[in-house]
Amino acid sequence: MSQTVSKAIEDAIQSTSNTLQNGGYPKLPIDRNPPMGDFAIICFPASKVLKKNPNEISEEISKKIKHSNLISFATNVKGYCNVNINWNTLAKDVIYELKNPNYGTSNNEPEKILIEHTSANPTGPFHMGRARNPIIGDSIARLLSYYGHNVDTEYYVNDTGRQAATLAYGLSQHKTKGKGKVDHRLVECYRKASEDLKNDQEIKDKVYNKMELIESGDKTALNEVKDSSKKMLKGMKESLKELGAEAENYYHESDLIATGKVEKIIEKLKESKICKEEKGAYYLDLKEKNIAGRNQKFFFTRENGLSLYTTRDIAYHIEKFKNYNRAINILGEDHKLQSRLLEIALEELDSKIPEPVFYSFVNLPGGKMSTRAGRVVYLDDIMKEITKLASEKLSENKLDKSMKEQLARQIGIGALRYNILKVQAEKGFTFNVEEALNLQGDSAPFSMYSHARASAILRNYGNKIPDIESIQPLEEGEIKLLRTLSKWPSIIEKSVTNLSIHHIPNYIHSLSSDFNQFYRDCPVINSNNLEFRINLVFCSKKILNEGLSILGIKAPERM
RNA sequence: GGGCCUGUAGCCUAGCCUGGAAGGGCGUCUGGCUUCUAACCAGAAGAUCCAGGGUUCGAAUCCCUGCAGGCCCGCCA
Repeated sequence: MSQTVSKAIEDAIQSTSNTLQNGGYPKLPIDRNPPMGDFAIICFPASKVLKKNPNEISEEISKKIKHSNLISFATNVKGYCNVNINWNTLAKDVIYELKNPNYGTSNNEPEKILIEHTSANPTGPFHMGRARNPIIGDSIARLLSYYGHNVDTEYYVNDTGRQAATLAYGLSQHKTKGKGKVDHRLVECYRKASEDLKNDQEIKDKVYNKMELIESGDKTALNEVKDSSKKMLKGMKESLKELGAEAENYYHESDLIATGKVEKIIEKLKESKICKEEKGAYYLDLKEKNIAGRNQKFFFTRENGLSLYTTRDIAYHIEKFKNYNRAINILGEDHKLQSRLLEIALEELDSKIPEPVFYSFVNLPGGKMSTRAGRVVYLDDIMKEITKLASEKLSENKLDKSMKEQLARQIGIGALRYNILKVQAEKGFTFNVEEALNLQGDSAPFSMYSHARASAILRNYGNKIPDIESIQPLEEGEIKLLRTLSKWPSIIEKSVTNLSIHHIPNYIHSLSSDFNQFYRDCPVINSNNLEFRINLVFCSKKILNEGLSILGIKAPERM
């Protein structure tokens, strides 16, 4: 909440409760986020004591609360006394606060934070099931960085293990055809290799031998898997770039082995009190750790002494905390147990632990996305389709051609990101192409359009935004917009604290909606309240722009 | 067998942490562009908040018991 407004509300609450106390009323609960007005006095608990029904009490109270510098008016609605603070006396100070570039950001010491996101196995192009990860990860990174933290983003490349060895084998044995995007071409080699493995024991042995070489640190083998993964990754990176969600850094799992970091971790884990051994394989005994399920042994080496995926992940996190004081991981819900095991291991090593953000899988109307069943929707195809749709909508527009192309991409990609970000991450959703392609209502273009409208007003106005000298009595539409604008910092705060991004699209939508109502009811140019209104437009545009940019969506000047 | 997540109008969803008046959007119906951009706005219809119990003046929200769906419980990644 804006500090000016929050102080005004607390003062008003204090003032009314004094009034009520003097009038012999008991202390009543306050709702600071009421459906109408700025705060509400809940009259129900007084009913028994005063032997009156809540509605009567609220009616009395509403009449007792007089207009003042603090309070504008109070009304009774079904036992709730809704109090409206005096926005006229506040408006100038609120606008001043809103215009501050630091509005919505933190005063606290910035933290060094690493956000690991995407980290999809480099075995083929992104499908929509995975798309939630980069979009959420990238936006949380933008959010924390907006708030004032020092944020870096990283993609952990799983380029060792069975699938990496399979891919390397596939690339060495099978030719690619056509000129398509590289990941879409190479995935055929991977598919064929997987088939080979299934059908031919000799090939399977060969690949498994390669795997052992990789894990034991053989430089040639490590280079081979790293190279083939990089080839696949090249195509995948293009998709992320188009999405506007590419991580800044790529950390290769193979490097953890090559540099001997994994080995070191294995030695350290063996010193743990809960470490046990079975036929040469080492594990942490989880009996005392409250881990649900059948298996209470967390193996971190094989019988041959070599590392497992999780072992390398432990080493990776030890590396992370050398440079960062917080590590945030964006993970699919299937990694929940995995993530818990990682925490236990890190605690055994006296390390900090990462903060996971989980999201549910994206399904298709027909069921789960499956490469094998051929039920896949590729991210690339969706991006193309939604951009095309945006482009069609722009066809009657008067803007010049290159401008339109750029806009179509901004709108298309923005709409896609928004569609995914507006839903709480842990809620599973079925990806509905129709719904995602709908560019009306609660969608990115709605807010982008409000932003363009605000820009148009400022363009027409043409002058520098003035300081407010005088102000006319505010209309409902102005108050509503100002009230919403004043809530921005608390939305940011909530989002940052819970690492939940969906509050931002939610807020941006109501801000846009309030702006559109203001736009209808309150003409700016030629208004006798021009000074204030042009400031209000300026602030709306500013917050819309900042909100959209947290979501990774461009805010256009025209559309 | 066990654990975690989710369940809100025909469909999608916010609110759940911190109990107080069920918000949006899509779709449907009605109306609005000589007035700062109609990708907009106004209005209408549409909700046993999964079910049952408990706590409370008051429960979508907290507690218990179920039900349904998702995910997980490998010396795979």
